[in-house]
Amino acid sequence: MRRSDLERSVDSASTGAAVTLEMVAAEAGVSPSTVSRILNGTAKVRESKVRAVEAAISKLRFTPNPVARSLARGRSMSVGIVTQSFGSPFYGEALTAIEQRLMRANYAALFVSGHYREADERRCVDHLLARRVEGIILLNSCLPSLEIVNLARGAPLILTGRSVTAERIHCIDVDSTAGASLATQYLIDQGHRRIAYLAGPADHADAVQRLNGYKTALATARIPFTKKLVAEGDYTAHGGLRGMNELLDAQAEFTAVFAANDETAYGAMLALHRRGIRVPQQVSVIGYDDLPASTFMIPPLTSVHRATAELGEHAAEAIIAMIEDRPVVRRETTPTLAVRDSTRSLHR
Amino acid sequence: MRRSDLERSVDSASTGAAVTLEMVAAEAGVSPSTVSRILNGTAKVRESKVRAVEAAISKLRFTPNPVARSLARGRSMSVGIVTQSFGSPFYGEALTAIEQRLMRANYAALFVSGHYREADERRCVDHLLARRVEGIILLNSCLPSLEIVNLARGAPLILTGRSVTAERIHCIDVDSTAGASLATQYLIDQGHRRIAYLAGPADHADAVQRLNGYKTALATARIPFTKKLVAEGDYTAHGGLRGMNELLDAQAEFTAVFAANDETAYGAMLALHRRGIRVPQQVSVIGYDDLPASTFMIPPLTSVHRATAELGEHAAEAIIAMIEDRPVVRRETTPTLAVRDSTRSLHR
DNA sequence: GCAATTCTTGAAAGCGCTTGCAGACCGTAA
DNA sequence: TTACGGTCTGCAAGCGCTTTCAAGAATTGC
Repeated sequence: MRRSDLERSVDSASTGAAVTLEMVAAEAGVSPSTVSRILNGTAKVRESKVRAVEAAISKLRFTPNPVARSLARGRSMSVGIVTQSFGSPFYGEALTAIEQRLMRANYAALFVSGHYREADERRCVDHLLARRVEGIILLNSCLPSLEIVNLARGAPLILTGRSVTAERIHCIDVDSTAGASLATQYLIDQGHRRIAYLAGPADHADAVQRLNGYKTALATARIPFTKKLVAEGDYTAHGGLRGMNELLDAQAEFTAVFAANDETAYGAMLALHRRGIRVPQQVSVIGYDDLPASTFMIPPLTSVHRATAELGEHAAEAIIAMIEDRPVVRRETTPTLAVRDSTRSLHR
Repeated sequence: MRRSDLERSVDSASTGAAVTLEMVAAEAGVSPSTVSRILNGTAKVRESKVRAVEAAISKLRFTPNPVARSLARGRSMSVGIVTQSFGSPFYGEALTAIEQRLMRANYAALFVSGHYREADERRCVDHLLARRVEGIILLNSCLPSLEIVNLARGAPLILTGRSVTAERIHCIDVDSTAGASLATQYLIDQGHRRIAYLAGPADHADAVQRLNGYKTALATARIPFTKKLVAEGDYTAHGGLRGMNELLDAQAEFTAVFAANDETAYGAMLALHRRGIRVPQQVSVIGYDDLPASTFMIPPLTSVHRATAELGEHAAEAIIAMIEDRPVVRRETTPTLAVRDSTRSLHR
């Protein structure tokens, strides 16, 4: 015996944590198997025993030990979620939804953050795998595709924001192309023709998609694409500030800017403000992601909205389905535009 | 045998996950105990065996199963963190720091969010306890003190943003009073005397502290406190907007506003903007928390900065110390002021 | 070279739960 | 009454690891 009985009883008295199924069985006068069966509903048990066991359970305040359970069942009942940043309000909503959904299905959620760094992300994933998660949700992973495919042999995977086709991998495509098109198209509809673009980092899958969406919309409207109107940011406000300054310093002429994400737009707006250029009077600004803060920017920012909570819930549902070997229901969400005060029409 | 050997070998071949310590022992020609001892450094083992075992481990790509380990050791090696919202950039930094620190000490972090709702938080805590976490970090909990004291019998607790004195509870006081004083004092130093205050929800412990800090600074400067200059918000931008509108509608006269947190300040600035009141020319605004976005507000927001990453790291360190029964090192962090463009001096 | 120590190491029990197996029990048909 | 099928329920093994205990190996001292 590793721990003395005295110790045991003391801490069961004080913490109520050390109650075991066996104790419940003894209290109820049945065998442990019976208790287990009642707990799991794995077999029919005589009504009188069920009642006795339930009484014992609530008397002893028993909660089954998930660790022992996991070991016995050979299932950890946990899934790993690799996010890029806890702070980002964008991920925040998704994380909340994921957590809720998983908890509801009795899975534990292990969140780790990769900080958009390949090495960090790799470490995170290894950590999760070592913890024996049964599935992993990768939110906008920046790992190479080949590695992701390999990973899928260790656990089923859900990917958002990129698409990798392989066994045990399910991608939830956020279709940034469509959203970027939508935003650009909106500006065009408002009469803008010289539309600048503040891009995301070129090595980001969805940054590329967004750039493509921008180009597509221009092409559709027969507006030539010029590199002069594009500056590369890094998805941060700081990058947006710098990008906008570059554009301005290069004397680029434009009546509207489409920023690859809201944070970039914040930086851009600040740069414009500093130069005394008024938004939206002189330049319209549109963002992407529709962060909560965007509603309260000055002026409130028009932005492409995506249903992140739904995305998170869907991701959670998908990983559960894969773990439990059920077909994954595909659910598409299309981005919409939250029109606010940072854009104006050139018509009339 | 629950799973067939075939199944076993198949998935060990494909996933490499089912390698057990016993297999390593067989491969290395030693007993499981020896492998365990090498893994844990719990006893001296002959050099030649160590090498054989290490070779076997890397050949088989063995990772000890944490579930089995937890069960055998009677320790879950996990700590629960109750945050209020994943999305909040304020918590974000702290969470990241907590995660890092815990991972470094080989603890798993279980994050759950309470959404500032007592019932949700209670559910979260129960969930964590059921998962047998060895300690819990409560970030700005809104649970009643009595309940928290009870909780501490289940697991050691770290609390931030409030103070409850009891066995197995350690509070990391963020001392909002001092920060609020600091901000108010700063405005006073800049020559402001009519300073409005946009409060946080009155039932929030730290909102009360902030209000007190505001009052203290006023008192020190012998400026009478007037209720007319105070509006209650709810720590959201929306609340700030509403609060500011109330103040404005009530014809309150002020040259500066201190908002209980940055989000409140965002809302307030928007309200001012909508009425054509310029910040900081006509009204100075100061916030609290120094969110990342504040740097890019228009104008960039002056705010009370608190070292949240450090706070998180400290919290993690403290809970580890408590779990491992070591004394908790108290570390104080004092808030500082990040002065930006939303405030101006009335002197000269 | 032999006894007395000190090191190493393996066998086995145990962590708390699940589950295959088989015996006990019950009702029913013959 | 006996036999038979079906229903409950307990026993015991096992999940993968840790750890106690005691035996065997190696070392030391004389």
